[in-house]
Amino acid sequence: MVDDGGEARLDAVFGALADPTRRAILRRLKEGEATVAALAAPFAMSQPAVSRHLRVLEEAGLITRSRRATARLSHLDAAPLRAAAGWLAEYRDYWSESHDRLAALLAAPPTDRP
Amino acid sequence: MVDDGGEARLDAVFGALADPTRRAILRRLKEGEATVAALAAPFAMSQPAVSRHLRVLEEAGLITRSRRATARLSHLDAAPLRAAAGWLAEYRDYWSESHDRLAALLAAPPTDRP
DNA sequence: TGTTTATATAACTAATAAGTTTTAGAATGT
DNA sequence: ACATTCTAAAACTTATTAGTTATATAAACA
Repeated sequence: MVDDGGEARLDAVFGALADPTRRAILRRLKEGEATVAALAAPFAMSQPAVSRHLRVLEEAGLITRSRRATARLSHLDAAPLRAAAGWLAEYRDYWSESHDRLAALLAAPPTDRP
Repeated sequence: MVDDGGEARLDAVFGALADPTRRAILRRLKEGEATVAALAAPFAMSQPAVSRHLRVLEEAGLITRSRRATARLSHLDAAPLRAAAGWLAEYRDYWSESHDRLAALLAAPPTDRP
């Protein structure tokens, strides 16, 4: 298998985050583990639909799962978000200030020292 | 129009970032503005395909466009990435250390002070 | 004015995604 | 063992996405 530097994982992570339902599920999981039923409750959506969202999150590595009685618990695993944040951080210079000004500065011809 | 707190924008931004071609285009644009042809060159993909990727990036607010002669230049606009990074930052506590340990600590019954 | 250059748009195809309802399965409790 | 509970899987529909080739358009140039 070729090492793509984690690019493939970023596809899955950013893809997972592109859906508001999944982002809401992750937000909920910050409060702690939850059953599928509990996670589905806030949404006007069938249980199988939520199950599929959970599978997407699991495939992106954003949740892990365990059992309690007949229920299945989802747990937040934020590690992949760190990689995503790392990718974004490489653009920090371009948003942290007027980038136009910065670019102009860098592109400017060298000035005479007074 | 209802204010969703920028959630709709996040859909578009994370969705745009989910594609490796588009991430590569953004990376290229850190070096400065570029024509469609220049952006398309590295990819084994037709020019219209790249044009569509650029439209997705534009709709997500990640690039702006201008003209030079018959060519159209794309410019990076990283501002939406700031919002995405802001969303991710709310999960920093959950990745910055073994969250399991942290959670266990918080959930632990108070211990006697020695 | 007509040609060239660079890019966008149109029309199409194939694959993927997100939802539905129905059904199957796995662990618990009686 | 059997019914219950909770969740996953199957089968299907519809919409979106990513790509293709062919064509149209806008600005520059001869």
